[in-house]
Amino acid sequence: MYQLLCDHIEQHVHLTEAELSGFTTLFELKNVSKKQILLKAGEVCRFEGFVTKGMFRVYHIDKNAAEQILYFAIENWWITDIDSFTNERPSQLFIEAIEDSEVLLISKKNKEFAYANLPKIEKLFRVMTQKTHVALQRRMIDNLGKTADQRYAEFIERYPQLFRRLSNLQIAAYLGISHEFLSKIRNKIAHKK
Amino acid sequence: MYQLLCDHIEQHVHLTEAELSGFTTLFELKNVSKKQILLKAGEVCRFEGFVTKGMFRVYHIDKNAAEQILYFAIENWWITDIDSFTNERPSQLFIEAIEDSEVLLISKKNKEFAYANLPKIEKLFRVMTQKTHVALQRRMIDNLGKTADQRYAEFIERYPQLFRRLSNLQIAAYLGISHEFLSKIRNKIAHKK
DNA sequence: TGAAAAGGTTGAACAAGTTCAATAAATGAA
DNA sequence: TTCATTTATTGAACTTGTTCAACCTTTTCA
Repeated sequence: MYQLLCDHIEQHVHLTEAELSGFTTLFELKNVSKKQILLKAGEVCRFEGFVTKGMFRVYHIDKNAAEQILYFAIENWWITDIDSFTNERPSQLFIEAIEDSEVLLISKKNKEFAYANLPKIEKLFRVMTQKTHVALQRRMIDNLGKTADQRYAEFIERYPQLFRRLSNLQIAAYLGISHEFLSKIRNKIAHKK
Repeated sequence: MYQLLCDHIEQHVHLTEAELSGFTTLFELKNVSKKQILLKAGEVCRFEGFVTKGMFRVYHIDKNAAEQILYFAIENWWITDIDSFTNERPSQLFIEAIEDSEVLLISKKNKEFAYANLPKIEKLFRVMTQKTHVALQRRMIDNLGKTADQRYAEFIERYPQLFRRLSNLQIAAYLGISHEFLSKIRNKIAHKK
C-alpha cells in the first residue's frame, strides 16, 4: 500500500516491514482537482503532503497581487509550508493543484508520533530538508548572479519533466520575471537556432 | 567551557550535563584572522563550524569572477557547505573571515558519532536546518518579487547588527546588485529624508 | 458546438539595474 | 607618517526587464 511513498522512504532510510507500515498508516489519501487550493495564506498549515499523482505549486502573493512561485511538486515530492506547519503560525503561502492530483497527508500530531516512536523518521526528514535546502541555495545563487535567459535555459535543462507540464505563466512566476518578457526570451531562442 | 555553544544548544534541545560535555568536546577551537579562507571552491568541506567571535561570509564566484553571497555568519551562527560536507563532494563555495574570528569546528566523523550516540543531536540539527531553510525561502520570495531598494531597506531592518559591520560591497553581493547601484540607492534614500 | 476564459505573442514607452571611467575618502601596513 | 590598497560616489551610455494595450490561439466547460 502507498507504493510510491514506501519506495521513496526506502531510498533514504531502511525500515522494517512493521516500521514502514506503522509510519505509512499515519497518512491519509486525498484527491485534489485542478485549481483546488490546499492551503491559503492566513491559515495555519495542518498537513505535510507526499504527492502521488499530479502537480502542485507553492507560491506567495504580494501587495501588488503578483505571484512568486517557491516551488512545484510532482509525484514523489513533498508539499507543506514548513514554517506554518511546525510553528503553527499563519501561513504566508498558497498551495494549489495545477493538475488533477492525489496527495498523502500527515497531520502534525501523527508526524510527532512518528518522531517520538520511529527514530529513523527523524533522520528521513533531516536528510530531506537538507536536500531541499541545498537545491534552494543553488537557486538563490543563480538568482543573484544570472540573467533571466540563463535561468530559463537552466530551468529547462534541470527540470525537463516540469517544463513539459507547465504554462509559461507558471515558469515566469518561478523565474521572477513577467510572462511577456519570458515570451520575448523564447522568441529570441527560437530565432537564434 | 564553550559557553556560547552550550547556550545555543540549550535553546533548541535539553541535554544532560554529560550529554552536553560529551557533545561539545567533539569540537575544536580555531582562530581565523581577517581575510583568511576556511574553505575554497573545489575542496571538500571537512567541517561544520559554530562562530564564537567575528564574522564570516559564505559565497560563490561565477565565471565572470562576480561574487554572490549566500549568507553571513556572526556569533552564534553556523558555517559550512552542507552539500559538500554531508556528501563529501567538491564545494562550489568559499568561506572567508571578514573580521578576526573564532570558530568551533566539528569533523564529519565526530558529527556522525554524535548522531549515532546522542539522539537529541539529530533533532538539534533537523530543527536548525529547518529554520535556516525558512529564512532562505523568505529571501527567495523577496528576490523574486521585490526591487533592490526594497530588499536593501529590509536587509537593514532585519539584520541591523550585520549592516553596521559590513561594507557596501558585501551588502551589494548579498542583494545581488552592483555596488555602484547600491551607492545610488543610498544616495536616493539620504536625499529623500 | 460555441462562447468565455486562459494562455501566448508583439511593440512601444518606460523603469530598473549595469558597466565603465573618473575621482574622492577611508583604511591599513611599513 | 606615508604610500598603497580598498571602499564609496557620481555621471553617462547602455542593457535588461516591466507595463500596458492590442491581438491571436488554445482550452474549457455548459
